[in-house]
This record gives sequence, C-alpha cells and structure tokens, in this order.
Amino acid sequence: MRLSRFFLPILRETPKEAEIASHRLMLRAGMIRQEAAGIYSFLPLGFRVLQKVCQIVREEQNRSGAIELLMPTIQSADLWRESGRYDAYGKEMLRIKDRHDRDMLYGPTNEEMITAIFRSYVRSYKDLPLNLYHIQWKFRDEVRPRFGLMRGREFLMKDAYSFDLDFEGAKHAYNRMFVAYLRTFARMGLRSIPMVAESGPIGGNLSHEFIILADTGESEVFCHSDYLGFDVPGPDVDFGNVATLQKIVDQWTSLYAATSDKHDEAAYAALSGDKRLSARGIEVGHIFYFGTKYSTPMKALVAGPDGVERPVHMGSYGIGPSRLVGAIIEAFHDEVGIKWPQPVAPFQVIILNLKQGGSDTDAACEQLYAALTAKGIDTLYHDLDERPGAKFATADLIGIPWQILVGPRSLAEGKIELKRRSDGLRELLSPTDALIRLSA
RNA sequence: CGGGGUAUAGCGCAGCCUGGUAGCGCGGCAGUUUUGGGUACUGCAGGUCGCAGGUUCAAAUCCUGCUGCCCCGACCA
Repeated sequence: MRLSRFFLPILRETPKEAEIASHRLMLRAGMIRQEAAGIYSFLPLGFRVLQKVCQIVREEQNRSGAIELLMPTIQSADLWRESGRYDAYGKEMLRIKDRHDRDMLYGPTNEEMITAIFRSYVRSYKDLPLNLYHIQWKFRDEVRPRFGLMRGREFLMKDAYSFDLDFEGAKHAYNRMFVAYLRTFARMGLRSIPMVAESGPIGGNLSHEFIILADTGESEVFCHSDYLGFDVPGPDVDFGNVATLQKIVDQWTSLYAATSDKHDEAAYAALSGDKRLSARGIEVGHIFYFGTKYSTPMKALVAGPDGVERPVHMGSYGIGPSRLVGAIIEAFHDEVGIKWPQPVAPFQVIILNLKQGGSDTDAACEQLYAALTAKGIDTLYHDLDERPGAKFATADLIGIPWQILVGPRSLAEGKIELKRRSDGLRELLSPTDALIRLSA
C-alpha cells in the first residue's frame, strides 16, 4: 500500500479526551474515531489490526473444535422473556421498538438466541459435544464508557457456547476453551493469566478471567509470578484428549491468581515473598460454565443413551477483539508510539523514502516495494513529500514492526537501513539482504 | 447513578470577569526553501462561538433551561 493512496489521518496533537496510552495512540495514529460516548468507527489502520486479531481468534477457536456461525445484533424481546433476563438485565440493555411496536433489543450477549437455535435442531446426545461461536458487535449501555476501546458501549465480541450432555462433558468443553484462550493471547504476543472470577450476571459457578498485565489495566490483580514462565500449549495440542487438556488446565490453575474482587489476602500472603506479583491487569477473555441455567427454562433438552431427555449443559466463552486492540497497545508502546507485535501488525514493513523525488531513492524504494509485495509481505510505502523527521515520527507512531530507511547517505554505499521498532535496533544492509531478512 | 469539569476553525487553546460583531499555535491548500528525527518564510481558505430562550441599542461574553463530551467513584468482554 502506498501511503499516498491510503487513508491515514494522523493527528499531531493529542485530543484532550484521551487519557490512557492506547486511546491516545489510536486516535493519533488514525486508527479509530469516536462517534458517540463509547462508540467508535474503525478507520483503515485500526480495522486492519482488528481483522488480524479476529483472524487469530477464529483460527484458535476452529482448532479447538468450535464452529463459527453468525447471529444478528438485533434480537426479539420474547426470547429474553423466556429466560427471565428481559426484566433482570436492567438499563445496560438497549431496548428498541420496531415499526409494529414490537419489543426488540440490541444484543448484549447471545445465550438465549444460541439456546433457541440449539433446541430447534438438536435432540440427541449423538450430536454432542457441540460448540458454536460467532464474532459480532454487542451493545451494553454502560453507565460510564471510558478509555476508548477498552470500555466501549458498542464492542466486538467473540462469544462461543458449548453444549454437552453432562457435567463431565461440559468440563472438557470448558477446558478446550481454556487452552484455546491461552494460545490465542500468546499468538498476539500477550501473556495471559487465568484468574478465578466472579460469574457475574451471566451466572454459573466455574469461571475464569483471562488477564494480561499492564500498568494501565482497570483491575488490580494478585498472582504467583511463576505464571509468567509457564509454557503455552503448542499448535499440536490434542483438543480431543480429555486427560491432556485437564493436565494443562490443572497446571494453569494450580497457583494463586485472583483479581481484587476475589482476592484472598491470606492465601496471597502465604506465597513466598519473591513469588508475589501484584499488578494491574486487563481482562481480555472470560469463560463460564453455567450448566442448565438457560437450557432448563428454555427447554433445550437432549435424549441421553438411556432415552431420557435432560437439559443440556452449557458454557459461554467471550473474547473482546476490539478491547484486545487497545490491550495490545497498552502492553506494547513507548513515548512516541505503538510497537505492534508482528502477528497483529497492520503492516509488516514500512518503507521510508527519505528523499522523495530523488531519482536514486525513488528507484530503490519502488524496487523494494515491488519485491516485498511480490513476496506477500504487507508493506506500507511512505511515498509522501515529507521531511525525513516527519516520516520517522509517523512510522514510530503507527508502530509497524520493521522500518526500511532509504536515504541518499546510505544508498551511496548501496545500503539501506533496517530498523526494528520493538527495540530500535538498526542495521545497514544491501536491499537484497534486507529482503532475505524480512522474508525469514 | 452520585460528584466534578468542559463545549470558541480539522486538532490544541486564548478571548468571557469588566458586553461593542472573533484571535493564536498546529494542521490544510498554493508557492519558495530544505532533504537522516515533526525546516523556515509568504500568501490563501476555514468559525450558525454546543442548542433554545431571555436581558440589552448591541451577547462568544450576562441570565434561564436543555444537550453533548470528559474525569473521579459504584458496575462490566
């Protein structure tokens, strides 16, 4: 992509409403635009990151055996009357009426709808286990939205719903998501720590929040520092193997880890001093087992091998991709801008032509741009007529992992400069060597 | 939902106290200049001063009401 043909509205000054780093940087980098309190447009750069995040989430959901579908944002109130939540949910739910004066709502979550889908088609234990998920916009009319994408009213959520015949099956479904979540966040460069959680208004009694540590996190968390060193399961983990998954989950739940809501001062104090980790955290995922909370009132029944019908055991599993975009920035930035982990970066490489209009630099940039593009590497070519300093500032701000600096000084020796955004490491290389390096 | 702020050009702000028909920086456009860390200069464009009422010869400025947005707290992916 040539910057001259892209839409990247960089802000030189920070809008006053942005307090935390991710919000400030997303606005400045032209990733998002606020439309109302807690409601944002994703501009092209931000949308690219959001799509990268969704794709990783999707791949790991699929790997674990979950199946993607897509439910609507607007739901009928009748569905929620069945579960009793239409009255219980409160003002967080955006309630609307259609032209026939029917009660509708903008979905804050989809337990009711997925249960209705399930009961329409599934009658037998032979169709289980089943895990259905979608990635769809949610609306929760938060009293006080804040921190940009971290706490929006409209937000993108991956929500998965598992269906099993009994608790044992549901436990394995829970473990599958547990392991998938560890992998999902790790692939984005994040170390997530599962913490014992309140089950909240969704209900249930087996629940973990996946927290990543960041100074600007909303919650105060306490955990054993060994969590930082645990191995994350590899891509070859056998999601069908009950014992294997249980072993992984047992390890990742063996040590103390809790948010301030569930904090047990005594248990924490019992840890040896050098293992105590007290920090701020951001909740990026939340998983629940809630048994038959919805299947019973909504009559989602399946026949077991004995022919007896019983309510299906369910769990729900959420990840907030739009929040993750903010969370990743909280974890990876410095004073001048974002430092995207490679897997979620909107572009892999940015070429900075330090003398736009110079025949040598232009030619070298065009060649690099063509070669990188041919190799399938997402490349942004900064081809605007700007001062080198402005280009450096832009590149650092938007945080593309690799910068290729093409200027007359190094080009005289047949070299370009390759700069890594994460640590500022610079190397003088021939364009050919740079290509090899970036293709690796 | 309680408490506190704020609203003037795309962004950041001054002007309001003491009423007289709107200004600065950045950004944008045209040009000159410069070419390895946001260069300098010239010119130009851009504003229903959040909305509605009121007071006044005259309102960005004073009064009343409303709304949006932000921050702190209680609540959530």
